[in-house]
Amino acid sequence: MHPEPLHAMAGLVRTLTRFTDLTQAEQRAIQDLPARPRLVGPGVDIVPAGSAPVQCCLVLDGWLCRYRLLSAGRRQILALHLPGDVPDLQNLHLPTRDDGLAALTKATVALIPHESLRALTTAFSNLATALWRTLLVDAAIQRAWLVGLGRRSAHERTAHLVCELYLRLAAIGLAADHRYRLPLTQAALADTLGLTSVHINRTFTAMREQNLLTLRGGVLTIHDWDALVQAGGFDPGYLHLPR
Amino acid sequence: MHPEPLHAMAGLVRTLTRFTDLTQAEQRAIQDLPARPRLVGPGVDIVPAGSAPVQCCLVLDGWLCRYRLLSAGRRQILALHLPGDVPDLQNLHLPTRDDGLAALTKATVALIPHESLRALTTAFSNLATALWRTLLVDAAIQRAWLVGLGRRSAHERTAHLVCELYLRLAAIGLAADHRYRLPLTQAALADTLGLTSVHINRTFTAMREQNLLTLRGGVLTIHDWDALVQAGGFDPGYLHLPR
DNA sequence: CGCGACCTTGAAGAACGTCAATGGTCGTGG
DNA sequence: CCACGACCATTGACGTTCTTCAAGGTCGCG
Repeated sequence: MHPEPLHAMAGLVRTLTRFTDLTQAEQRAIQDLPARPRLVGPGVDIVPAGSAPVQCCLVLDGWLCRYRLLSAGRRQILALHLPGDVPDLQNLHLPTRDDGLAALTKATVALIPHESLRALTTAFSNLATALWRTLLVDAAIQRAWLVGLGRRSAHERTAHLVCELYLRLAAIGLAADHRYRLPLTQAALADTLGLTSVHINRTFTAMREQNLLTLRGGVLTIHDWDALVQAGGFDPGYLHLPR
Repeated sequence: MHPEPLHAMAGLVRTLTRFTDLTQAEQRAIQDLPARPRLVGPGVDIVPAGSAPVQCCLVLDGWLCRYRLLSAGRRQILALHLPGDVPDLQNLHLPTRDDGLAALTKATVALIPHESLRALTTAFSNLATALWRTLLVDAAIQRAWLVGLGRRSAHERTAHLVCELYLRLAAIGLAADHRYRLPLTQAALADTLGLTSVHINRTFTAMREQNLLTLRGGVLTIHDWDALVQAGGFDPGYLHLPR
């Protein structure tokens, strides 16, 4: 596939250039970060809840999620993380985390020691700012989800998530032509949207019958983008994507 | 204890000392921030959604909330802000906001120009870090709410919020003896918890009958803290309060 | 006294969950 | 190549939670 002029940190560079232009020196400093790559299978816990990690996890490939477990086997997914994301960046500043980080698909991540990142941010305050902004965007997405869980119906919530994922994936070259790979089980989608997998299934079925979208074999196809945006009350501003 | 500086910025100093000890110079720098105080009535919009403010709002007194409006008159409250909080701190780093900021009670706020805050953070990197951490704690609270809206029943959610507010208010001297002023209408509580005011009412009634708590005349009294913690699945770690 | 804002309560219905059974797909091993 | 099992999607019947609608009731305040 790739002609591989792409070093492992290319995704991180792309993420950060969303917020500022990076100088050659800054890009090189990112490339030179010591990356301990790790391949994980679906379902693997990368950072267990309650731990105090000493390294940050950069997603190179695959889908990760942050989640919390409750009694009676309940799970809520707090965030979906795609290549280029640093899901546990906040642990650079607050030691312990209350949520877990797990792979939803086969995935590869790069583990970067906190000290290396700290050295990077003291050397390049521009990068420090850019990293903070990624945290703010994560928080903005979380707010959008909060609104959905609190005040939107299953139908609206699902439409909203499908729209969000399309734009986020398109921004990293993993979606185009109103179509993308959605490698999540309906159970994972349910834990994301605060529903049951049964109801997720019925909702997708209904949306297919309305000719909004199709989900088959892990591929999601949007048939009517405008109608979907409308159905989800979707306004992409919060993603802070270029354009 | 402290000789209690009762200047307007005392609340901000207290908030920040949760995360680091402040030197005399740092405290004085905070006191010297130009504060434009403003008295607002309940329901007043302080920062309308979609605007790009040039100053931050510090809560001196009263309750504020960040919220989003949806079609059909729906509202979701994203955060409750108490004295000492800086609800729109993130606008120091991301220009526009997608949510609104409003007073829920009569309240006084201090408006601090962004440039003054930026000067403060460049002069005292320690304060910059402390301010960032308040944002991370806000995000942690938001995650807890997300879990509640997604996966907890009305009963659990309500218990959880009552516990959270007790600890947050106690930390700023506004709660003690398992009792505090809760000056929110049931409609506001409903918009916080993703329910209807009718159901909020029934939930509180049920909890009173279980001898968990009483809400009367704007005063909430917790009769059985342990049982309430249990009912809400409440674990206070995410608040990052001392002790 | 009367009005507005809020709380309270009942009855009916919609949205979503639970339980359970069936079937599809894919990888693995015989 | 087929059989099997694991995992996931799908569907139906039924239950629960929460909402909606509507009607008082309470309280403070002009």
